[in-house]
Amino acid sequence: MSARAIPYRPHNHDACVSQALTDARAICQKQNARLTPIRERVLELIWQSHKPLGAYDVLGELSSDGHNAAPPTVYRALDFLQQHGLVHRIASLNAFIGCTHAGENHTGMFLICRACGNVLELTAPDVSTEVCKAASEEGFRAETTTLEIAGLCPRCQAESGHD
Amino acid sequence: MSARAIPYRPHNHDACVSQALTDARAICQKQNARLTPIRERVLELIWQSHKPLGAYDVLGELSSDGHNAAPPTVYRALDFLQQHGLVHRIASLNAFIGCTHAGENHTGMFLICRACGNVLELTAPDVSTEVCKAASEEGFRAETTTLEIAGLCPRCQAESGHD
DNA sequence: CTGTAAATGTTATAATGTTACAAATTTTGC
DNA sequence: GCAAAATTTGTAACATTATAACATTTACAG
Repeated sequence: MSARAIPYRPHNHDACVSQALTDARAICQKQNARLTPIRERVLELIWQSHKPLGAYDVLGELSSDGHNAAPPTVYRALDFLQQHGLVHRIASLNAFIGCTHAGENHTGMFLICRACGNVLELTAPDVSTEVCKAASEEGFRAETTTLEIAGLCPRCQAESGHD
Repeated sequence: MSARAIPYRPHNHDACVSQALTDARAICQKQNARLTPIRERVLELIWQSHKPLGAYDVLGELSSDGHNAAPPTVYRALDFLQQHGLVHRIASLNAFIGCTHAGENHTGMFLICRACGNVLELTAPDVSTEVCKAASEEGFRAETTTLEIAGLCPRCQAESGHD
C-alpha cells in the first residue's frame, strides 16, 4: 500500500463532512428526494467521525440539539439515507456509517477496527466477483451482500505490540 | 452446478441433526469442553431446520419442553456453541444456524434466501483470499469476517416468476 | 468427603427497533 | 391561489434482542 486511507491518518475532518453533505444534496436533487432538515442533520451527525454511530446515539445528539425526537424520527431518517445510498448499516455493530462512495453503484466492504472503532469502506470488485461466482455455483441469485471485516487497522497495529 | 445443495432439495433432515450432534460430541470431547444437556438441546433445536432461529425462538422451544428457562440460559448456551464452532450467528438476522463445517477451520459465507429463509453455509476459499488481499492492501489485519448474502435460492427462483 | 471451579437459575434491566395513529407540512391538480 | 392528496413528522406505546448482577447448584480434583 502507498498512503494510508483517510480514517487512518490525520485529516481535516470538516472537509469530509461538508463533502458528504454537498454530495448528498446533489444526489437527492437528482433523485427528486427531499433532504429535509432532520435528514440532513442526521447525516451530519453520522458523519461526525469515521466510527459508526448507533441510532440511539443519534437520538441523543438530536436531543442535545434541543430537538424533541423519538426513535421513529431517527430510524425514518436513517431509512431514507440508506435508501438513497448515503449511509450504510453495519449489521455486526447495529450502527450506521456515512457512505464514502455515495452515488456510485457499489457493494460495500467494511474494515472495522476493533481497537479504535474506525471503519473504512472499500469497493472491492474482485471480492464481489468471487462472491457472485460462489453464489451462482449454488444456483443462488445474490441480491444484497453484507461484508464486514473486523480486525486491527494500521494505526492500532503499530500501537499495540510491534509484531 | 451439478446437484443442489442440501437445504435446497428434499432430504432426510433427521440425518442432518444426528450427524450434527454426533460431530458436536466428538468435537467437545476432543476440546475437553462439556456438552451439557442444555447445550446439546439448544444445538438440537438450532438444527431443527436449515432456517436460522432467534434466541427467543430457542427459548420458546425450551419452555415447551417444560424447561424453565430465561434468556441468559439460551445466550450462554449459544455463546458456548459459537465458541466451539458448532453454530454461527447471522448478524443480518439476529439469529443462529447450525454450522455445517464444524471442526474445519473456515470462514463462513452464508447464502440467505429471503423467500424461504433457508441458509446455506459455504466455504469459499477464493472469496477469503480476495478479502484478505483487499484488507492487507489497506494495511488492515483481518481477524473475523462476516459475509452474508441475501437473495433467492434455486427453489424459490423457480417458484416465483420463471425468468 | 471437601474445597474450587464451572454451569445454571433468577430477577431485573439495558439496548435496539417497530407499530399505529395523529398532526403538520409539502406537493399537485385545478 | 386553493383545496385535495401525498409525504413527512410527532407522539405514545410496545416488541424484540441482549446483558448485568448475584444466588444456587452441579461437576471435578485432590
